Amino acid sequence: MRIATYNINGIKARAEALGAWLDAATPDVVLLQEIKSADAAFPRAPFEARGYAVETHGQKGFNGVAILSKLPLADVARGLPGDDADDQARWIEATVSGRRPVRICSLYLPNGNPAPGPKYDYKLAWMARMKARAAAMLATEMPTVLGGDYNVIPQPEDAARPQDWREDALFLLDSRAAFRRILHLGYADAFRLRESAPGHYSFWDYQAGAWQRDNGIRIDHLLLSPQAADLLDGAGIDKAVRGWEKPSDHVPVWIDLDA
DNA sequence: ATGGTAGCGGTGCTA
Repeated sequence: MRIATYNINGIKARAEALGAWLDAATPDVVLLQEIKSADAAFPRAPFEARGYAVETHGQKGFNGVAILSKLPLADVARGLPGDDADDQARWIEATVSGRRPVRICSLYLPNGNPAPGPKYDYKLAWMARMKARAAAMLATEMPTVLGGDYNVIPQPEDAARPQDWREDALFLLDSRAAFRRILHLGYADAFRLRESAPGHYSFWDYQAGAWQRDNGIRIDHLLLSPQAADLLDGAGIDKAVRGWEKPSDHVPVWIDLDA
């Protein structure tokens, strides 16, 4: 089972490019972020025509997450528990039925800039809520994959120019510590199980020629429960997609699971 | 220190 996470930065602007990537990469499951669309406005037809089930948790204009799957989806749940007043669409879960069931989640973690400030407070509070939900999912002992745009640069090796990010919410120590607290529950960063070298990125800003200079950061992650890590057959980043016409500023990150 | 680009939606916000 191939599972990818991809911050698409607007599904209406990217539907054609996403279809081309699906045809080339043939993932079984795609975890999308920043669809920037309400559920009713999501262009489902090109994906359903390719055999994907489509489950969305959208919002008009901003945020929004979705799951595409060629395998059956069940027990879909929308929203991160822990704050009834939070109306931002950043979390969707489902169970995918491969040769064995896998619980999957598409998450769009808050950016948090400018920091300090209310947006950074929201980011850290959201990460504390995510830790609670991640712990509850671990307790089920089902193979679990938490994939998405984490808006966290875990280590200096995950940025081409780490000094430029020292004051940024993506790299502040409190953000990185909150990310590590989730790992310490028992999750593993799938990409780092397979690749220890620096210089692998998943995002290049549209501005200042970041792509041309390879000035990137690695912020899109697939976290695996122990039961999922035991099934890991491979992981990678589809960097070439950033060079396509009208690309997202993120590229797909993928894993292969023996499931 | 600033401004550089993109998507959504129809203005300014978010990133």
